[in-house]
Amino acid sequence: MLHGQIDALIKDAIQSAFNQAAEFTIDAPKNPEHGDFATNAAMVLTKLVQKPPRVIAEALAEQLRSHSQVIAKVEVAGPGFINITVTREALYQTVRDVLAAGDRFGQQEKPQGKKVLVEYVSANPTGPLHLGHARGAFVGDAVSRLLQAAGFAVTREFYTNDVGNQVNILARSIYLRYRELFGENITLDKDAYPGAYVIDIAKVLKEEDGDKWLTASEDEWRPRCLAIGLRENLKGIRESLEIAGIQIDSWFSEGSLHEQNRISELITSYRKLGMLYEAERAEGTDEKIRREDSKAANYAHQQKGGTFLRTAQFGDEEDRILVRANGEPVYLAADLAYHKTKFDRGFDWMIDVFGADHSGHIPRIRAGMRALELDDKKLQFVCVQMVRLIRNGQEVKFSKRSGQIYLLSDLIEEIGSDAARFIFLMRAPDTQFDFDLDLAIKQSSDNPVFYTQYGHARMATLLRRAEEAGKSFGGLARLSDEALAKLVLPEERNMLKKMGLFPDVVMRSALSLEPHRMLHYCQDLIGEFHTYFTKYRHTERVISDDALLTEGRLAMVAALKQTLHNALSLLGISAPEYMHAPEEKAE
RNA sequence: GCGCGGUUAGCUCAGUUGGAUAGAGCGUUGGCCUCCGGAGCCAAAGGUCACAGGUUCGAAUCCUGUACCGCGCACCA
Repeated sequence: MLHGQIDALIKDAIQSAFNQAAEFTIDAPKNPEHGDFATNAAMVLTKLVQKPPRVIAEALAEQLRSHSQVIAKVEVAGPGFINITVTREALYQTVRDVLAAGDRFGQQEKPQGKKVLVEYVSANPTGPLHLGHARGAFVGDAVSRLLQAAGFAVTREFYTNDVGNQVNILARSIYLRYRELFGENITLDKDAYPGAYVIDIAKVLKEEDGDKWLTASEDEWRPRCLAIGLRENLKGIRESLEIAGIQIDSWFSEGSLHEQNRISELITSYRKLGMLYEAERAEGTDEKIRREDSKAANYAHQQKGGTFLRTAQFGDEEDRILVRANGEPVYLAADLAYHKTKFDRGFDWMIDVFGADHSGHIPRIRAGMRALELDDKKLQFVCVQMVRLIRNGQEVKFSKRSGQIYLLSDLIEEIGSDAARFIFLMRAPDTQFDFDLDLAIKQSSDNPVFYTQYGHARMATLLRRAEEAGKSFGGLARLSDEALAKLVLPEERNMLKKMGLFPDVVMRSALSLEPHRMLHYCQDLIGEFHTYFTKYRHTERVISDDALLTEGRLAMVAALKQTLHNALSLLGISAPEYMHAPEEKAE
């Protein structure tokens, strides 16, 4: 691709002029006077070469000028920028490249040869997915898709906390609701799950088992309530993910770690490495850390000592307990055992998508892995920040306590999965933002989702119109150089150039784990097209009596449409061929 | 008190990893349909990039400190 070619040429130039290698950037400048591509290579080299940047730039420019089939003009400007203008032929080649690659345009053709695990959602199976899970779910899904396109072998995993306190509380909540269904007056425990879905699960239990648990002891009913609770909740979670278009390849059960003794194995490993000690409390904790206003103080009375892991040696604030005094491992022990399996399973890169409220876990997990002498640089965490939901210009508040939750499935039903995805992915993961429901529903230009999809539909219509007029685009095989040579407008040049940047955008979005870059690219590309389309609607129409010109422009439109389609589908957003006009508002 | 994230136009957010004159959408004001989709486009107004230092050819971007906002700081998961 063009960007890659330029990159290679600059590398060669640096090599042959100075016998060096350097990290430089290639920009597509917004100012057209600065050419199609600009590089800071000369400025980066000043320290290595010990010469003024402009001198270096001139030397590199001289090298670059020899590649006249790709590069038309090279200029040195400002403090030492090298501005490169490419030949029209090179730009025309990207049209052919796009059409030849089709749906695979933008994807890395050669595999990276690396296995990546992306873990996301990992919601407790104690209830349905709600808005709090949505952002992480969409980001995790999009990051996975991007990494796949970048040539990685990706596994998408959901870790299920199917043992422990929370699910026991769920079991108990179900049982209480079950008794209620038989006419009993119940009082929910204060930590019980109040949601209506618990009643639904209780109904299923009643349907399947009748009244057989009414007289049973807790030891008897609990396993059954737990099992049916997990089954029903996981079923609901799967359904929600499916309607949201979020894929999961692998469901990893915390319970399986216990069954396979992974946790006791882990503890043995730590013990052999001398990383454990028995104590009443973590060594070295002082009162400064355990302040009155720290949350820890509120639970001090529950701390009874046990086996500690020396995480403080590896960057954690303090050592963490792994096994309680009664021999029961804590959640962290299972989580560390889980993360160890990621290394055991041979992944080269492991990504956890966390909500901001779990960011506190990161140092512990890293420390736990380093204590096992594993390379924690292979672990990477994407923290998605909180989202405020806005309706009618007001923040919508939720509270689990009162059962006031907004479900992921409700969101999809209300605004559709394309809009939900687009809006969640539009923002950088690590910034908070306001999610405006009214805007998302609006089928108008204020809504970036529709703006972008509309652009795609508009291109599709153009190709349909051409077909109706008997001037349909004949495809790559029949595309002639003469037709492409007709693309001479500055806007056309710009769009061709942007299109050529797409594979680079995919790589950048993937490697930086920032899907929003892709959507900004989409909006940018589509904006160019809308401008072009409107500006020339009277003078330079795509479909005209000039057969060659029409062929060239249709080829460009087909390539643009393909690029936009690929960009959107890489994020799981649909690219419609046709969109219905909104109904006129009756006034 | 400590840790993580944030602070850029009236609002919501970008800013290509340190580059050229800081951008987009919405909102405001004013324009553009004999037309391949006006669901669009063009133009104008709007900025002390939170504040103060520092690093260098060059800082919204990097380092330090301060202020404010969010999240977290449990032997819950």
